[in-house]
Amino acid sequence: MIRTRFAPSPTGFLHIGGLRTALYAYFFARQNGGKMILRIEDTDKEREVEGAVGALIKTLHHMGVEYDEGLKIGPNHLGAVSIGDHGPYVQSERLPIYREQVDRLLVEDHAYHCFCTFERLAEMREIQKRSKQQPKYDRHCLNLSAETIKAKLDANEPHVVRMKIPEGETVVEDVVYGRMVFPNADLDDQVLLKSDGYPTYHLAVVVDDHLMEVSHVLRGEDWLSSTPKHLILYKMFGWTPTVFAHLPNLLAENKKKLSKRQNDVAVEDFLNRGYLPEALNNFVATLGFNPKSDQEIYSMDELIRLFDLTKVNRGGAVVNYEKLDWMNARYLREMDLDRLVRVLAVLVESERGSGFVEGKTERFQRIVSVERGRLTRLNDILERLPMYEDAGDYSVDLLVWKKADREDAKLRLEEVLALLEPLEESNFASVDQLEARLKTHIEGNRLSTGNVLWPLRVALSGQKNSPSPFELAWVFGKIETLKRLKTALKKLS
RNA sequence: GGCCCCAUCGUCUAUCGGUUAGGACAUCAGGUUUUCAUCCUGGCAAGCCGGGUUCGACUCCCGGUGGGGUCACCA
Repeated sequence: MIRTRFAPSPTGFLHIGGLRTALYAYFFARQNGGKMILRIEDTDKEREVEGAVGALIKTLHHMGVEYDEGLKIGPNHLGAVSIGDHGPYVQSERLPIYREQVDRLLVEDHAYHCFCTFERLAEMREIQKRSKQQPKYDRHCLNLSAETIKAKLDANEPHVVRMKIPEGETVVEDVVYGRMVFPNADLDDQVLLKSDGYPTYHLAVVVDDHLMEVSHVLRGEDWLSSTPKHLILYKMFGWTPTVFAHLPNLLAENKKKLSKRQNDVAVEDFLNRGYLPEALNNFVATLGFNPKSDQEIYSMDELIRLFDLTKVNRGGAVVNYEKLDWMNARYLREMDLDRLVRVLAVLVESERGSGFVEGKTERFQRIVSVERGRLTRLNDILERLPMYEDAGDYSVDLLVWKKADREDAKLRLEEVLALLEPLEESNFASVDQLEARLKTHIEGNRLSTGNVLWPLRVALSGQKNSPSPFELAWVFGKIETLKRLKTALKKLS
């Protein structure tokens, strides 16, 4: 049974690289009929962020990452519920489990108590650095006598538990990076249990992945160099290690890994700025992975089908935000109109109040249908809306086409007004019909399109750039179209 | 600095020894168009360097250079 997991620490937002890891774990589990687990790695009390877990599962849900076990959004979108029988899925709730496993290691002489103070450790590293040595624990507490240890423990002296790295070398077989050999001598006696009783990542990840029966670990390249420690722990415990697949980092333009301080990395921020989950997924999934084809647009289903861990590239990938924009615009243009209308209605109502949508659903739908082609992000709609409320106080000069003059603009608009005025409201029910009528008018009177359409479009929009006059008249309907035309004519006279 | 990883257009990538080195974003030039956007056509643009192996290397091996990751009681 294939079992993958996504194990973020709750820092308050989902990193875009984390999203990619989650996506890959999801694709891999799904295509193999396996299960995916969400585990919360909250063993660092100092970095605890209020409400972060709730936000995280909400974001994952929103992105369509459907895991099978772990914390999920509760009924009626309230709270969180734990699904699955390998829990608890939050590390801070598993403290007794880690304690128990560490005791085993202690008894079997694979780990030892360390009573060194932070000061001593800092000093030690300072000296090592100065003498060009590797900063590494000097095993000061490795050979304390049983009596000494008992006495210190009884006296409640602060202490940690360290793993006792054996001699030899450790071989890592990684699905994406291949075979790597690490000399154990380069490994530090890693702290497993902190003085506050919490495990470090290294202990927790091994214990949990084993107990949760995880078969494949997909995680960031950052972890590559600590994988030997994890393998050694598996060996100490007598457990079969998981398969490891490390993923290359996502890079900023300066080729360094994306940092939250200097780059746009929070999935929540992308969502807030109007990127579609499916566009973001498509973009992020194809950074560092390519199904060996020229295709650029992939649905989630295609990705599940085509994803292949062995085709993940090994080099870090620079995030190209311009391509994200292109992709998002394309998804916007091609997505189901009704769904787009619903999504935009929610956005507009929350940003501008209900006045723009409520009671005007038909009109709002028409606006969306004529504007969608020029949106890059959902939020772009907000800037385009005012024009539909009011043409604004545009300059008369704008009404005059570059190849015409003011007098001509006036004449052409008067003709159009005469053409439209006798029409029924029903004649405004289709863009094509309006276009056909106006084109017939232009051709029939041997006019030039620009002379007629430019002033007409500006009269309707008040803008230098906008959708075509046919589309605008369709959105406005007869009454408002005529009203805007008359306003323009007043300006011209 | 030690250890580890990586190396094709500016960016993401394809090409599992024989290709005019392909596609996408960006960019430039045309075209369509009342405007913007879209769309269409075309252009510019790449195998880090040096050795091998081979009839033949972007592709395999070694070295160099460059870049990155990691070296905490953080994940």
